[in-house]
Amino acid sequence: MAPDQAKESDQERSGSFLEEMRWRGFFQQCTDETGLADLLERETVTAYIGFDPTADSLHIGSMLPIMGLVHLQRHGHKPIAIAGGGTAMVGDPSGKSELRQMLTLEQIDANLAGVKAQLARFLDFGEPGLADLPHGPVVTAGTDNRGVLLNNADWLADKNYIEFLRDVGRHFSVNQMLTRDSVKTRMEAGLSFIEFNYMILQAYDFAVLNADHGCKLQMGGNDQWGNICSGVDLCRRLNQQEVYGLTFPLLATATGAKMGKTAAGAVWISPERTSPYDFFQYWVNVDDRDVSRFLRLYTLLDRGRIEELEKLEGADIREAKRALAHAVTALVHGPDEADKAEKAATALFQGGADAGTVPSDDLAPDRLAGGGLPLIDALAEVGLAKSKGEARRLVRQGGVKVNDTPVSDEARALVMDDVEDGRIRMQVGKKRHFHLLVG
RNA sequence: GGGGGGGUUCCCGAGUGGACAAAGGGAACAGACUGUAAAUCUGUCGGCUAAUGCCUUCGGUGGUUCGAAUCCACCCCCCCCCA
Repeated sequence: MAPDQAKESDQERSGSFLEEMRWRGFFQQCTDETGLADLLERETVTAYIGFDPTADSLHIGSMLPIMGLVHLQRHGHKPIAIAGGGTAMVGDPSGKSELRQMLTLEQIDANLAGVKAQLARFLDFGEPGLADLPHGPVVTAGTDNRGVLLNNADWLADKNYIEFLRDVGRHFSVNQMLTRDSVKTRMEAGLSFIEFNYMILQAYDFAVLNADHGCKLQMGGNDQWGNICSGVDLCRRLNQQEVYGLTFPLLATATGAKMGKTAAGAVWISPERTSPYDFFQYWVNVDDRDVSRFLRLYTLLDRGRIEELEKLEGADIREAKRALAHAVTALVHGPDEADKAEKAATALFQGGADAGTVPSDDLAPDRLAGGGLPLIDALAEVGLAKSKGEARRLVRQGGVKVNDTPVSDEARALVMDDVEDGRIRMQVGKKRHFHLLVG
């Protein structure tokens, strides 16, 4: 490689954060792009994103903002992740058509614990308790830009109402609040007062972070634009500070579906909710048209590698999908799990022996005794079918295979003779596999 | 507080006493075709059953009827208009 080429790629790597965000497709809107660009140039910028602890795990929808923070930290800036324990008590009306179900404090606490641990896998928080995970954080940062993880309940929960109104409420114009899209879209369906307050609380978060942590940038999904702008305004009024907002596009798949939804529900980061194998498969099965976008958004592969993969056409796109699946799985579950999932997929779809991480369960041998275990029951039991009726239908439609042999008899029962290498392999459709481990 | 409209199966949305497990569309699932892709075509799409059939469902609770998603009473929730 010629010296100047090396220099160029070096520069690219250390190129501007905004540039990379733009190239990767993270950039939707910015409150003041040139102002922000200057700031990022001048100093180590502290930026934050809020995460709602609505479940005890993040899913790949919420992974996008995480990646935003990851890039920020890689560019030497300091990320703050807010687990919104305080705001979760209120409920964000943005992008929702109905009043959100309110969470109890216990639920929120439990969810926070789960989400915290997951965030620590992506960002260097420099906290032994958190970063001390099997694979450690993806990013190694210096001490000056270590991430911080905060719970906004710490400053919201005990806030005195009257005091809050006097200090913060006076800076908000109801007229302006009513013009927010998040509010307007709810004017028909109804918007409770508590939800109406959400944007104030989020703006206050920003102001607190700005005052206490020098935070000058808030990022988030584009549905947060209104809330972010409110925060920028509040920082100016309350702290006389010029701060910035940056939003990411709201992702939909090529077919228009919400990101990360499958028949089985959302695709979760927690291996308990979505197994690494299923996680890997989700990415392999992505629409051709989404591959390039997802490579940029969800992986840390470098620009050259991604552009190489983007050149692939036709059936070769599968190679890009495998690279995508492996990279994202490695990011979330670690390289070992990614390798295992890939091996399992290869075994199932291209023939091979290593089926290690294919979803499976133990089966007591005595259940195969006598008349055996009706296949219909087995399918329903392991979740390959939602009910016995569905299992029956699947068999009728020719969608079920046992040990690679199509089954047409609804009364088929699994017996000892079906056990090969200690397992009975069941398959529904082309892609759903399950192994019963016998003995 | 007064008047009007509405709550149907995963979603949208028909259905005003039996033929309704409920039209149609979407989503989803299976088959064919493919590249573990898309598009297209075919089939399926509450539960149990080999099947006949049985059971559960149309905001909630009671009632009228041989029979109710459909009629009546009360209640809950939502929207609109007036005050």
